[in-house]
Amino acid sequence: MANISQINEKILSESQKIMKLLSNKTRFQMLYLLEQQPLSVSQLMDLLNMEQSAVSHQLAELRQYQLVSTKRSGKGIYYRLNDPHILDIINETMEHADHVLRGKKHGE
Amino acid sequence: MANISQINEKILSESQKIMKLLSNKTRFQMLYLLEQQPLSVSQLMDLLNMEQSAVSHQLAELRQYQLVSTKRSGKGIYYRLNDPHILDIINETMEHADHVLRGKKHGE
DNA sequence: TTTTCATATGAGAAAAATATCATATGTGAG
DNA sequence: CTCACATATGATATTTTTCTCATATGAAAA
Repeated sequence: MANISQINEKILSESQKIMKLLSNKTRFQMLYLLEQQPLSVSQLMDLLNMEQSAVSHQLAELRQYQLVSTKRSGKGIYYRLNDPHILDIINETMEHADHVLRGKKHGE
Repeated sequence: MANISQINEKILSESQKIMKLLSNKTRFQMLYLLEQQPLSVSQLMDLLNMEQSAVSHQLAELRQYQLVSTKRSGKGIYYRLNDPHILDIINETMEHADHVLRGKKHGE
């Protein structure tokens, strides 16, 4: 019988961290936007229509897990993706979502 | 400038649902285990070392989003994966996790 | 049938994640 | 140096998720 201990605990918990990070709408969108170009905190505020503090807190999470990195330029601090691998997961998920939605259109 | 509205809202929110489901350790493990074989609630209780009610509640989530389906056999109710696509996301995530962990070993 | 076993479910408690508010920090402009 | 602006951060408040407890349901065994 399969046992949970067969799953490498470390891999499992690392996977969890990633999933947790991606499970928040704001963070997911941030990564999606940063895929296209680096953005400052205030740009993200505008794009996401959120308060500065909330944006900074979420960016702090992404930074903590090294999914993004920062660089000051002029007055602002610009965030960029640090981990292109994550995009594979995001894109795969969005593709999946797309399939599900299409599937449901012809009556599921 | 990129705008969040460029992201198809439906796809985004469907993606969120998936990520939310996968972000919970119990549910993630359940899917991982069910990948290998159908399991009854009590088997899952044992494997995950959790209470019956908690297990059932989490299974209900997975059922609601049609990630698993059920079939009675004898006394027990067996759960099986209903959406093999999800596995791609799980596997991709675990691969990623594995890479990250390996990467960190030689000092990141 | 009645009983028993496995599972489901609703309501509320407990825990975790997120947002808000107030304030600190750091950099460039003047 | 002082000010103003952009961002970070700590301490709660709020919201969301998850668990627990009690009880319901439904099939199978007796």
